[in-house]
Amino acid sequence: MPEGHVIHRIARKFQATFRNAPLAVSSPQGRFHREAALLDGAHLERAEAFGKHLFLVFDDSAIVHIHLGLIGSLRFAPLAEPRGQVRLRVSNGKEAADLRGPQRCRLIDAQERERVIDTLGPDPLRDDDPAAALAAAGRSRRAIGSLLMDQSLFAGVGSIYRTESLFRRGINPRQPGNQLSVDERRGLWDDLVENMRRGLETGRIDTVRPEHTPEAMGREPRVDEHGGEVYVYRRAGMPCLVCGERVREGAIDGRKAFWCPRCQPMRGRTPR
DNA sequence: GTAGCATGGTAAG
DNA sequence: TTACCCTGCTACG
Repeated sequence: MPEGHVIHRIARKFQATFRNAPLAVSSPQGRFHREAALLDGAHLERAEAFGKHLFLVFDDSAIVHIHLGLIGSLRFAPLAEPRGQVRLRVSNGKEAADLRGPQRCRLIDAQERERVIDTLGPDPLRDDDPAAALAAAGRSRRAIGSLLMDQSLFAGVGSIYRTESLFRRGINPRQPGNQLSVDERRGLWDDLVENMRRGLETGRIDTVRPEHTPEAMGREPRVDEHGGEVYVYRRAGMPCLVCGERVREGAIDGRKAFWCPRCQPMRGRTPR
């Protein structure tokens, strides 16, 4: 259940644990058996994340392309009998990485890797230039909450970071992209970079500024189920941490969106 | 114990 | 728009 920062952390962990050592590669569940057999005993050249896509590069003609989707998981643990449906296991004999329930796990070559990357917009965790994507968002009549989740525009952004950056910048998720100023669009990008970089280092999604933390506001400390402290994500009906207004919930592209109507009012302003 | 939902994306309808 | 992937957690009984 990952946003981009989790995939980047997994890539780091793969490199730190498995790089340049002969690896046992298998598919206990069987659905990746043929491909795993080809890779068994190979060395991992590198692991890399682009948005929510993970590439395990053994060589130019042997790259494992993984996308966890909503329910997939990839966990590291001391080597032991696999439990449940493990699609892919990579092990150095002591530690194992187990992949379960991925949306995608396939063997590809360098050309296909390029094709996948070409479908993705700039990744806030990769020092990419966001200019073209921000300009495209500024021409679109689609809701900004929808644009931020479009991986061809902003790779790696998920529902929580989308929701929280919009709150922090005071922008309503339903505001059309072409009604946002250059500064507002740039500000959203900068905020995604700030939040996601923090998530990459800590492994948690924390978006609440120091002045709004429970401690600063004289409330009980709280840790959400996703492991951090946020302003509005999954807080529908609860008071806004800044103004006390009731947090609202609605659907954008079939996904839940959350916002504070006072801190993020809809408004009619012309671009530029 | 078990129903329901979720940090996502694809493909069928 | 809906079904699915088929994990992992929480809420509920």
